[in-house]
Amino acid sequence: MTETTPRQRARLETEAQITQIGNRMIDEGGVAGLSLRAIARELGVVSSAVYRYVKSRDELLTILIRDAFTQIADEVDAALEDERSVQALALSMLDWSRRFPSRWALIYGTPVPDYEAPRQETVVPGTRVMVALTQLIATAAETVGGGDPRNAGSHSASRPGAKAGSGSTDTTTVSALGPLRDGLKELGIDCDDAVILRTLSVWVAIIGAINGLRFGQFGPGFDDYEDDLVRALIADLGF
Amino acid sequence: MTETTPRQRARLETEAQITQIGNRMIDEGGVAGLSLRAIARELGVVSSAVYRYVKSRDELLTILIRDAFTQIADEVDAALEDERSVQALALSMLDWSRRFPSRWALIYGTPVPDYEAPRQETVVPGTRVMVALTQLIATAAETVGGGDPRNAGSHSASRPGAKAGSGSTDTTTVSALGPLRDGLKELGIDCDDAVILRTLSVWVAIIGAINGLRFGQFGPGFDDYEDDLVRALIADLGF
DNA sequence: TAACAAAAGTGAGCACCGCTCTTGTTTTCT
DNA sequence: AGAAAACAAGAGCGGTGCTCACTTTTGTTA
Repeated sequence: MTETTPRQRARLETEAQITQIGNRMIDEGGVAGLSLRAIARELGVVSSAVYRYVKSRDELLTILIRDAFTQIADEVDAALEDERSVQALALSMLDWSRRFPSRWALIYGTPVPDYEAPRQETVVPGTRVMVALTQLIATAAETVGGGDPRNAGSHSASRPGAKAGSGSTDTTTVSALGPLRDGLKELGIDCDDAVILRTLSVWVAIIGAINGLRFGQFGPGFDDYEDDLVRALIADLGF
Repeated sequence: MTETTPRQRARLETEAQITQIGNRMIDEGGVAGLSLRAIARELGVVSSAVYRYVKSRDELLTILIRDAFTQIADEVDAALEDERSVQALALSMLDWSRRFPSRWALIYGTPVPDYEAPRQETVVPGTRVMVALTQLIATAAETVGGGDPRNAGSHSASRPGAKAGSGSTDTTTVSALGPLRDGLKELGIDCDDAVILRTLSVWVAIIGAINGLRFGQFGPGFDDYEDDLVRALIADLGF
């Protein structure tokens, strides 16, 4: 059953070719280098023909974004099988970003103008890595903090510049983390607010660091120290 | 002396007009919305005439990037005059990003393809905020750590998932921070490696968090909690 | 004041882009 | 075999950055 006619086969093949060429174009020229006309040219077909397979450039972009999310998540998962640690997660992300800088920019850089990825299509692959990090930090909190994961992995003990009466840590935290907590719950994950906050801290630091490296915002000269830098960062964050 | 001829005056005025329109276009349509032809149209002039005032679209982009860096740095400086704290710095950055999301994307998002801002033109304004943060954290380390700023503001004491023999904290840290240390020295700032690392941690977290909020990477529902979220984050980082 | 040179503005044109629409061809299904 | 669906072609619309030869304006200088 479900016999694939040659027609369907050809169609799938062409679609695969298009996404493949699209991926290569992004790798070579960033998101700006993605041109349906150029793809048509490479396919040896007139430009309008491509629109039989893809509704618009944005639709192709959505596909490539989803693919990129899946790729990095697969790699991170593989890395975590060797060593379940925050450091391993961060380093595998860094490694992927180094090999596919344009794809990294595609998913963690500035969103494409006048276009937002349909959440229905991209949330699941797009959150896999963050979910993995959450679970990593949740288990880390358990094994350390014992019965009270509240302060496990947290180090708000010694904070130099904090004013005493600020009162922003415990009360308001709850509501601010609401959307994230809800999002995790939708994915079937239910964990403590302290874990969520801690995860968020580490997450934004990782993304920020890799973005800084990839986008050259720290200046030049880091080529040989990227891994060391991220390692030091993760360590400074307490992992 | 230095008399400004009407000719020069007109030229400067037109240049100012161009950057002003350019800024507005970016605000409205992101970096993709910046069109020299549209600027010419708005100026009531033929498209090629704009090239008398600006060499290329990229050059205009450089100007707008430098401006944006200066603007946010000015705002952060003003905020720090009221309250010298990491939180105030982060919140003023967040506020600026909220008012000028496209400009934020311009300077902290994906760099424009096939174009890198001439460092000579952008480093100084582009590093002002980070320098301010460095000094903030340096003084915080002094007032707390006393004679030894090494562990001040640092909390690598309790790190759950860290393996003992990792050895990545002290030895490799030095070389990995080299480029940053050099960059700071060029700007006349000389501080401890611990301070640099701590600054980097906080910096990437702030940038990562604001990027996440601005680019919608955390999902929807944060509109009313942005400040609280950043406050919680800064607190979690120990400030 | 008249002549001149520099600066500013013009308009056509090149090569690209995304996308649409009409026409013709080919394949598949009934 | 004929109808229907899928595919490809080609022209065309409006947009982009940028160049080049040319004219007009402007300020200075002889």
